[in-house]
Amino acid sequence: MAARHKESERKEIKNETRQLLLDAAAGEFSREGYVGANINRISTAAGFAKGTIYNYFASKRDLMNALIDEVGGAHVAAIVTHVSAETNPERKLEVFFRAGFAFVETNVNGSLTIVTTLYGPDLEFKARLFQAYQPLFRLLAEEVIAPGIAQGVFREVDVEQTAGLLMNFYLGTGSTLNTEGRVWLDSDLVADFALRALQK
Amino acid sequence: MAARHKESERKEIKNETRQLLLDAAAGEFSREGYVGANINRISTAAGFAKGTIYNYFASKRDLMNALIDEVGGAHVAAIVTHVSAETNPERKLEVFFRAGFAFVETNVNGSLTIVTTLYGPDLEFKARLFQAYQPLFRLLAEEVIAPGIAQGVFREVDVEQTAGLLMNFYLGTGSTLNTEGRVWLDSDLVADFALRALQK
Amino acid sequence: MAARHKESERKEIKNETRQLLLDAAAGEFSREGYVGANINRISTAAGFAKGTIYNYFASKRDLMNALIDEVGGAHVAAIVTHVSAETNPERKLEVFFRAGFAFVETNVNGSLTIVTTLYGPDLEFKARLFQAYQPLFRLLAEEVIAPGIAQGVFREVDVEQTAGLLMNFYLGTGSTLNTEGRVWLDSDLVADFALRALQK
Amino acid sequence: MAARHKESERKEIKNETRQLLLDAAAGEFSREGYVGANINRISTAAGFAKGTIYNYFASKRDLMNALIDEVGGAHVAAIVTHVSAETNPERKLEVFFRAGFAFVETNVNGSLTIVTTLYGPDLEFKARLFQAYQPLFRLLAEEVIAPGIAQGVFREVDVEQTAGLLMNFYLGTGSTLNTEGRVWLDSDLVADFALRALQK
DNA sequence: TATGAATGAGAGTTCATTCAT
DNA sequence: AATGAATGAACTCTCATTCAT
Repeated sequence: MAARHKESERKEIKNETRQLLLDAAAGEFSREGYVGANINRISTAAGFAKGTIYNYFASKRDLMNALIDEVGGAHVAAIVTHVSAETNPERKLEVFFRAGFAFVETNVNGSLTIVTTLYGPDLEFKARLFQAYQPLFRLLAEEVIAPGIAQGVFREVDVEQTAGLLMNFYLGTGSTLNTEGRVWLDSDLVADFALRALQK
Repeated sequence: MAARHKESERKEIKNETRQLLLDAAAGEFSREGYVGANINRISTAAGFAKGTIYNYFASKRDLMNALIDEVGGAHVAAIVTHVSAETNPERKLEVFFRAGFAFVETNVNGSLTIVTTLYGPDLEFKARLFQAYQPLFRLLAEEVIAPGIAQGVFREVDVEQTAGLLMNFYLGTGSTLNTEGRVWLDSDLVADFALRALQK
Repeated sequence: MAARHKESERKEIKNETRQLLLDAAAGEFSREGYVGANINRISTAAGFAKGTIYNYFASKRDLMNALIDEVGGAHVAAIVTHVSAETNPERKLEVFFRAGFAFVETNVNGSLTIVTTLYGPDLEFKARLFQAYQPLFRLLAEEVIAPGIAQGVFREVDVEQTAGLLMNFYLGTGSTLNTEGRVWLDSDLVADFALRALQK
Repeated sequence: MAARHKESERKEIKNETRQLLLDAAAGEFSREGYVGANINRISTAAGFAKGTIYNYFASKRDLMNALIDEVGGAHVAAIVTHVSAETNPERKLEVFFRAGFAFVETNVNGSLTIVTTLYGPDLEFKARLFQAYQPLFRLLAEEVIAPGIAQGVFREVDVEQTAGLLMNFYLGTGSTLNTEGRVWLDSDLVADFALRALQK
C-alpha cells in the first residue's frame, strides 16, 4: 500500500469533498426542500458522481442532519461572537439582529434550508434544529433580557417567554429574503421595533 | 331525460365529499408536507378509495391549491370580521392577534399547512398564498397602522414596511403550536409587544 | 307497468342510442386505437353519460366487436351489391375498388378503425375481422379471379393466393387517407394496376 | 481522477444492455401494441428490473422512437444494399421484394411493430416512420420506376404516385405473416405481380 | 333507461441506495 | 476515494366497470 505520503493531506481532500457536497446540498435543499431534493443533482452539482455522496454521508437524512449542524453552528457562532463583545443589553439586542441578518446574507442557501426545515413537517429535523439554536435562545434570555430587566432598561417581562418571542421574531424577519438573497427588512428597523417593545 | 330527480341531492353529496377530502388533505399536508403527502392516505383518511380524489381535484397540486384558497379565505374572513368591528386602531391590532390565534386553534391542520407552505420551497404555492393573504396585509396597513399614525397614537413608521413586519410577526408567533395544537404564546402578550413597539 | 304504448317505439329509441354510441366509438377508436380509447369520451361524444354505454354493450371489448361487425357488414354489403351487378370479371374488379374506396370515404372513422385493427396486435379482433371480411375474399376468388381465368382474360394464377394478394392490396391502398379523409390513390389507377397484373 | 480504467468496458456493457432492452421492446410492442405494452414486462424479458429501462430511455415513447429508428434504419439498409447492387430496373424491383421479405423474416418482432405502428393511430410515430422509410420511397422512384420508364420497359406511369402504390403494396404483403413468422406470400409471386402491372 | 359517484387494479416514472470495479 | 449501472419500493394518476338512485 503506497499510503506513504501524508495522511493529513488525504484528510484534507476528504474534508474538501465533504464541504463541496454540503454546499451543493444547501443549494438543493433550499430550492427543493428535503423530500424534493435529489441526491443525484447534489452530487453532480458538487462535481462528483452519484455514489460519492455515500462515502461521506450514510444517507440523505444524515446529509441533512450534518447540514443542520453545520449551518446552525456557524449561525450561532457568528451571532454569539458579536453579541458577547457588547456589554449594554440594548446594544446586544441590536447587534443580535445585525449579525444575524449578516450571516443570513452570506449564507443564503443554508439559512433558507434552516427556515424551511424549522417550519417544515419533519419532527426529527426540528428537534435537531432546536438543539442547534438553543444557544441563541439562552443568549437572549441570559445576556439580553435578564440583564436588561435587572438594569431597569427593560420592562419586567417573562424572560423565557420573551426570549421565545424574540427568537420567533428574528427567524421570521431574518428569513424573508428578496430575489437577490438580501433580507427584506433592515436589521436596524427590526431591532428598533423589538427594543421599543421591551423598553420601559 | 330520466334520472333528473335528486340532482340537488347529488350536488350536496359532492360538496360533502369534497370537504371531507379537503379536511383529510389538511391533516396529511400538515403532517407530511406537500411533497411527502400521500394521495392514497388522504383518500383513505377521508373514507374513500384512492381514485375518488381525482373526481374532485385534477391533481395533487390542484388539491393543495384548493386547500390554500379555502384555508386562506376562511383565515382572512375570520380576522377581517372581528377587526372591522372595532374602531380604535389599538383595539384593532389586539383583536387581529386574538382572532387570528383563535382561528389557528380551531383550524390547526389547515393553519400548519399554510405556514409550512409559506416557508417552504414551492414558489407557485407561495405566490398563491400571498394572493390569499393580501387582504390581511391591506387590513393592517389601512385600518390599523395608517389610522393609528393619523390619530397620533402610533409613531410615524413606514406603513407598508411595518405592515409586512407585523404580518411576519403574526405568522411566526401564530404558527408556533405546542403538542396540543394550542398557540404557544398568549395572543395578548404578543399584541402587547407589537403595540408597545408602535406606540409613541 | 305503463308499457302500454308501442313497444316498437321503445326499441327504436334503444336502437338509435346504440347507433349513436357506435358512431362515437368509431371516432374514438379511429383516433386513439382500441387500448387508448376512452369509454367516458365515447359516451360523452354520443351525448350520454358514462354508465349508459353499459346498457348497450357488456364491455369495451364487446363494443369493439359490435363495431367490427357493423362496419365489416356494411363494407362487405356495399361492395358485394355493386360487384354482383356486373357480369364481366374485369369490370367486377374495377367496381370492387371503386365501391370499396367509396365506402371508405363515406365511413372514414369506421374504416380507419378496421384497418388499425387489422394490422394491430389483438388476435381476437383480427379473427373477427377475417370472419367479417371473408365474403369479400370469396367474392374475389369466385366471382372475379376464377371466372376471369375460365374466360381466358386472366393468367392462370393460384386463385386463393391471388385473392389474398388482392385483398391485401385493396386494404393497403384503400386505407391510405389524406387529411380530408379521401383515399390517397385514385380507385381507377389502383384497379388498372391490379388488372394489368392479372391480364394475359 | 480515479476509476478511469475500464471506461470502454463500461460503454460496451451499456450498449449491450440497451440492445437487450430494444430487442425485448420489439417483442412486447409487436405482441401488445404501443399502448398495451408494459414497461415492466420489457425490462424483465430483457433480464433487468423495471427501473433499468429508464437508465437508457427517457420514457416509453422515447423507447418506441428509438426502436422505430433502429428497425427502420436496418430495414432500409438491408434493401438499399441489395437493390443498389443491381442495374436492371426489373431486377431491382424483384430484389426489392426479396430483400425486404427476407429482412422481415429475420426481424419479425421489429417488423411487426413497424407495421402496427404504420397503420396505428399515433401520428407522432407515423411521422417518424415516414421519415425513416423515406429512402425506400426514393429508391423505388429514382432507381426503379423512373429508369424503367426511361429504358422503355415500364409504362409511362406517374412516378411518385406509383412509388407510393408500390410501398403500400410492399408493406401490406410483407407484413402478412403466418404463425411461424414467415411472410405469407412468396416474394417472387408478389414481385411478378408488380412487374406485370408496370410492364408495357 | 340514464346517471355519475365510487372503486381499485394497474400503469409509467422517480430516485435513494447498493456494490462491483 | 470515486464511479455509475442496477435495483425495486413507492408514488401519482387513469379508467373500465359497478350500482344505487
